[in-house]
Amino acid sequence: MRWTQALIPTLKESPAEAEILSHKLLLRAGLVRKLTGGLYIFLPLGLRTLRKVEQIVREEMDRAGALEVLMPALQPPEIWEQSGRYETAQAVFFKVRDRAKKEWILGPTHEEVITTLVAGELSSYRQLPKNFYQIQTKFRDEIRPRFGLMRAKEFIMKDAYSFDATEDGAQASYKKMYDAYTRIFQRCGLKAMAVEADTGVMGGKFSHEFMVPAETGENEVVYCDGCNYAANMEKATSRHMMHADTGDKELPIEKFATPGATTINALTKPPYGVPAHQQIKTLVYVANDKPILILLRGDHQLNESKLTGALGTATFRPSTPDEIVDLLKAKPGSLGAVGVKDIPVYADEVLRGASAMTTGANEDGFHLRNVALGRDIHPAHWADLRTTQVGEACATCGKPLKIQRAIEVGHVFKLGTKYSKALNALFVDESGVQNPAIMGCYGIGVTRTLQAVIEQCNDKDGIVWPVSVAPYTVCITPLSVAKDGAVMQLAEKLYSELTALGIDVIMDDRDERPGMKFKDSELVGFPIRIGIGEKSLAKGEVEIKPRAGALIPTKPEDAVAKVLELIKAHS
RNA sequence: CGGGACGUAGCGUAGCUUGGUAGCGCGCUUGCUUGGGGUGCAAGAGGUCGUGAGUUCAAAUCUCACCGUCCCGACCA
Repeated sequence: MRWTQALIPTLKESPAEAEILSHKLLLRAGLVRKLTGGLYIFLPLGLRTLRKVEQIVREEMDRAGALEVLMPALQPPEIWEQSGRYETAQAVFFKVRDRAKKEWILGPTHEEVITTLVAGELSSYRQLPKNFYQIQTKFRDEIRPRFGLMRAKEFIMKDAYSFDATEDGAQASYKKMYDAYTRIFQRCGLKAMAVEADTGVMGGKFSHEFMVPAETGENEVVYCDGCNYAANMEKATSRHMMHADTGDKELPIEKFATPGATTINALTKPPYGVPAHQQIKTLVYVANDKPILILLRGDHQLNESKLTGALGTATFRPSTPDEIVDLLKAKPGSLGAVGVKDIPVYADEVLRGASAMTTGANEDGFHLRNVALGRDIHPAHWADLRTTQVGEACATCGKPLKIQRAIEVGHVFKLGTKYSKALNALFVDESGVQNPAIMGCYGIGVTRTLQAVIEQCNDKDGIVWPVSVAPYTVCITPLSVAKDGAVMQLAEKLYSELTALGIDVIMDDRDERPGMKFKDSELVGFPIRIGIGEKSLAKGEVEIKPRAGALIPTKPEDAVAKVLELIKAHS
């Protein structure tokens, strides 16, 4: 490709709409342009990179034995009703109507479609296992699209679905995908980590997310350097340790006045001086239209994902102050569970056996001290409900946990039989009995992965593409473009030789000043630049410059070999 | 959905408080210049100031509504 024939609209300044670095670079390097919020146009250079990411994904899925298919983006609502997800997934649907006013759904995901296919096509254990995948556009009515391609209304996803006859088989299918994902992100030049994840609305048994550490990520990962423990914040746990100086268990409850002190923090200060970990935080929620109390240690935070698990429903919300006053006869800030009857109490595991605790008295301006769990409060349910904090002890090895923000680029789920049962994906086993297939599903955000690469691979001058996904591997930069000049003739020679070897080469044949060409090639981030100018040519050299390395003066006749060597070293 | 900020040429922005000729930089066009790190000079083109209504002799500027963009939040009493 010649630069003068391409469309590479680089920008000196970032558009104001871009907040995070990778988004700015996407725009500045001329890879994408925004059509409107959450919708992006891939320009030629951006599309080349996207195709390379897709190709890596495709090769690794094929290697893992998955079969590529292509399903329609438009889906009938009936199959969603059949799977039971029509209501719960409602919020993310984009819906369209045909001329007969019938409703259709622009697919946010494809479990229903693939399971319908399998229900019709597979009937014997002899045909299993099977794993189908596609690389296709998904539509989700996101609450808040943001950060360019990171969270968009329309995005490209690789989704795969495995069907197995046995638990062991399903486990093996899961493992294959896990390994394939590890290879995929590695090949894209990403440092990704697999973490235990919450299964959320997908249902299913367990799952791992593939996370790319980045401060701009929307997720938080809890991990341990001591062992291999790593989990999404939504799921992460820590050792259930009560604070050591929990106090005398025998002291009787004592009510004391705390005028104006309505926060945990206020009670830690004089004249009260109650450390936050000696306090019980009492939250009032409404779950399935019924009130519940949630107890946490004062210095802990509720984790709603865990609450979803403990309650078995995601239908809950914090109570309003009015509801709380009606229920407990006190305002938030003086709430407690002592003496409360008829309201289910959910307590965090950390509070088990705690004594000498301080909590609200359910009377404005008063608290209780010397409260003991098990004596004064009898929770109906114990569960891990708190948000893990940095420095807490790893549940596995006891070392202090660390927290890192990250971008979720992939997710593997072990689904079980939820969809195969609902949509009749049954098969006959060896003994002639019909069983639902055991499923797994596996997603990679392809467009998000692309942006994650930029987020991770850049420097002050622009993108630093890994060879594997760079839009062009080599940028030839002649510093003067006179057709009959020695510089351009050598540039043309190298261009045709490298192109003939199957290398993606772009030649910056613009009649621009050297500084501008250098800046542009660095902004776009081509892995290798070959600079050819009269000065270097006079010394019998061309200048090979790896994007991330030092300049290598090279004899023109050795240039092709040197480039091949560099590509090999970086692949 | 709630809160906040913003909307002026392709991009970045000034002007708005205190109403009165729409300005600058980048980019673009032309000419000269320069030619190894976003050259310099000169001349140009490019604007329904997001949309609509209102106030006013007069609105980019004040008021209201709508649309759009971006950020934060949608829990921690």
